[in-house]
Amino acid sequence: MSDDLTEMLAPEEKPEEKKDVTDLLLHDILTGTLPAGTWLKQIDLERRYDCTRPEVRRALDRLSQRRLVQHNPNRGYQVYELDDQRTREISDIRVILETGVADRMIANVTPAAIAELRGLARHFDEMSFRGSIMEHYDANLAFHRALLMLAGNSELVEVVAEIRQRTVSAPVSQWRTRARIEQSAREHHLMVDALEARDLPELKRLIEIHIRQAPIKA
Amino acid sequence: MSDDLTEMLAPEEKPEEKKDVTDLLLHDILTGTLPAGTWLKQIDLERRYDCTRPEVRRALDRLSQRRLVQHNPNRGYQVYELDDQRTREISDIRVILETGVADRMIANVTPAAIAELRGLARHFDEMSFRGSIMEHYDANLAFHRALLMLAGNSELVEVVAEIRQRTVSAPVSQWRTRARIEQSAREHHLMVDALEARDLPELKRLIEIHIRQAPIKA
DNA sequence: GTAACCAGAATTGGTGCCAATTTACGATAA
DNA sequence: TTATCGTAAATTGGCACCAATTCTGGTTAC
Repeated sequence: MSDDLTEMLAPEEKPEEKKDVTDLLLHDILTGTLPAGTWLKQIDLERRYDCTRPEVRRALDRLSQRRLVQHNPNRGYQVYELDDQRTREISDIRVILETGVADRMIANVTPAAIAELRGLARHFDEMSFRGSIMEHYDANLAFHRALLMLAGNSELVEVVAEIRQRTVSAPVSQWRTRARIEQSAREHHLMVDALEARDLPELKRLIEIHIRQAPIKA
Repeated sequence: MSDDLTEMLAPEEKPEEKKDVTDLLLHDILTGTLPAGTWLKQIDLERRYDCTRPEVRRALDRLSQRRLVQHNPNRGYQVYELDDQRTREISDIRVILETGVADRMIANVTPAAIAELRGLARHFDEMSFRGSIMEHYDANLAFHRALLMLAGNSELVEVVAEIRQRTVSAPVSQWRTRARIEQSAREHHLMVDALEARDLPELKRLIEIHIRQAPIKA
């Protein structure tokens, strides 16, 4: 594995854009552009994202607080290497939270919400074929965010988004298999179906399957 | 409300101690020493905790990431003022999570764990009478941490600890009423009882009541 | 008397530099 | 030839200074 970050990906230069460095770095970690274990040298990040040293430091500190990168004092930062147990634990938390509010999602669902979710699910389908890995990832995020919003608890949406960011680095690589992507796309539509039919047990079952990335048994 | 932080509390000077500034500031916010809305001027914090400017800035940035302090660009940081809706939403999340793993807690419970929990519950009782507000707060934290540990999901323990920190500033002030404190202490013991009896519905009921700080109906 | 405006003070936030620690490399000795 | 030690390079992390923005108080105009 190469230690030099600059050669791994040259981000397209957009002079007018002024995004936060933390988000850029986060994205590159989540999409697997910076694989687990990579050393994040401050000098490299500075050049890579065309930003200053303090910005790099703040980004690294923030991501190490979220346990996405590991901080070795006086040695440096590296992308966190997550073990299977933590992955399973985080999935468990997500299952508990998201199935736990399934009843509220059904209670609050409206035809307009159904239409919006169908649109987002289709957008995910689209991105599966034609989009980049980032657009694909974002489309998935948008769908799940909209779905959770139905529970009427905006704090929950944030918490889940935060938790999800702790474990996607591994699954995102699994996404490279076309079969898994298409299965996810199907599951999205099935979840909307269950919502529309107000079928609580089925919705819960789908959510759990979807989070655990288990083979679907329809 | 005074704007000058230095006059609010003089922390005892311990020269040999070298704790993290973030923790110190966090503690002062959670215990209500720095009430909601207080402006956290960097120069004041620098003097208050006897640390450097970068340390203060890192602490403020970290706590603003956790949404414990609000960052107004070019204006400053202030202790977050949380509204009732957010408090309710956060409580909902905690109820879902902690009742969601109640079955696992019962499944994993051992006599040794029961003994440990009883000890921690008694320690909380003790601190209610003789401890400072901080010791009291820490005793409560220790009990709930040990309780959650039974679920066998260490990631969950961290997540709950994190989201708990988003809402305690208000309840901590409610703790000043002796009645509420004694009720909390009783609930701790009742939860251990339910655990020992392996009574799942009762345990769930107690957890929900305890989190929502509702009047107990035994 | 009140409102708008302008100057001075204070605070935030960014930039650059330097010390401390660690790593890598090469020389020396067994 | 190999292991060990020592020096040099590189990286991290802290510190001090300075620019930019905002707030405060007083003055002027209406």
